[in-house]
Amino acid sequence: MSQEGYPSEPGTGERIRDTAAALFRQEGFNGTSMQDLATAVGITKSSLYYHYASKQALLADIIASTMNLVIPLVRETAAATDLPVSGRLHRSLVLHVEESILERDYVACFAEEGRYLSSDFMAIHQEKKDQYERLFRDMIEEGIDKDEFLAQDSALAAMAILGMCDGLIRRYRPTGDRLPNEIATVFADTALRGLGQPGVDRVAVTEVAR
Amino acid sequence: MSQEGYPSEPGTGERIRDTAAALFRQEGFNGTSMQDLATAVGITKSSLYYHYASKQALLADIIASTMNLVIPLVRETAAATDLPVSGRLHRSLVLHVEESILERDYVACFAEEGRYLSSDFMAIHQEKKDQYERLFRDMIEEGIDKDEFLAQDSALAAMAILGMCDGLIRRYRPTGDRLPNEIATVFADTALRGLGQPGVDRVAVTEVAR
DNA sequence: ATCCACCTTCCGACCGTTCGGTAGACTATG
DNA sequence: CATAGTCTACCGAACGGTCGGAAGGTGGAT
Repeated sequence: MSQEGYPSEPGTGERIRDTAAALFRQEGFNGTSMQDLATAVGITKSSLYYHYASKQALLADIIASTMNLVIPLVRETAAATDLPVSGRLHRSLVLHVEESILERDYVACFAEEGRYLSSDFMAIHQEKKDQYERLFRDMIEEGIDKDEFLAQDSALAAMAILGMCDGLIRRYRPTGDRLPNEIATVFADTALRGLGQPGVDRVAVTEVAR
Repeated sequence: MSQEGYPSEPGTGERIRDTAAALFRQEGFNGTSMQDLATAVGITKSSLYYHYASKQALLADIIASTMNLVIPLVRETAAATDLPVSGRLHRSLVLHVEESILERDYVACFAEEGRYLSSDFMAIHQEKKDQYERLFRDMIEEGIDKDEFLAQDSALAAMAILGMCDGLIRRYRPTGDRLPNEIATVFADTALRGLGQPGVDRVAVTEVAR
């Protein structure tokens, strides 16, 4: 995950982080040793500690950078008050899923490995995670209050929908025949149908970005 | 997870397995040491190796017993040809989610820690897992073929729905105010609405331009 | 009834290996 | 000479796993 659009080659710190995210996703945080990581990066284990104070700090950095990328994206979408809440939620979900596919190593670390953070890092992580998920939960709750959705329990609905997206990260294997945006749209459609929109049919589902 | 309805107290082997399932879910397979487990059970580490040949064998046993419990349950339901696919799928999902809650330590190990099995155990695991998930995928596919569902891509739909259930296992914390069966029903409802049932619960999604 | 052989279950001590992490020397660039 | 970045060498602790044997129970043979 490149932080900015530099054309130059990535620095060692960034290469470490990218490689670590990939390894942590594949082998798990506790299944990846610092030696494994060093070998994959092509340096010695000691050199890792010049760039990161500890294995925990490395995981924390991966997770924090994921959140810093994705929270503003959804926050902005969620605040688009000119759209009905179903539209905002749909668009947010497309963004969320798309980003989950494009940056799947990082998002997987956030979703799956965050629980291995030690307590001091955990506090920050938990706060950001709650903050992020509340963006979705609030939209769902608003939709329920305004009778845009059939669903009744916003906590359960949020659990179902966010869990669905989490599951994708774990199960997804890149295949050529589906663009990330297509998959994201299918998922967002499924989620919104799952919430149920009572009353008259609005418009039929349309495909985007063929 | 008791294997049979004996009224007698569980044997050491079973206590080890139950405790291991709980620890593996909470701390992860690679985050739980055999010493941790031995302490939690109240025996020494050496004694574990009388009951289980290796840590891998222990995980494999946990996972296999989960599958042996849950596959027949769903297989029977999926084969109830007197019901429409949507009914069979709904009932299967209720069973799946209910069991996921009641035996959440075991199901979590199956869903989350199975990937840490070494290659020899992995082969068996992967086969059973595919077998189980195919039960759901086949029902979804049948529903799509018979135009009972709006969804078009059975692979994506199965990924979404099974992922949703996986997510519950991870996020669920037992609270008194919802019975497992209630939660399971809400999830199954959400899943089936998500698939879209034309004529039954006609719902359309408003697609927003990006 | 006693003894003995056996089996089950558990334990303390220990094995080699790997773990995350550190200290300090070296090297290249400015 | 100073700094950044990497290296070799090493640390104590923890890891999964092994081994020989102790404790206790069971079932025959005497």
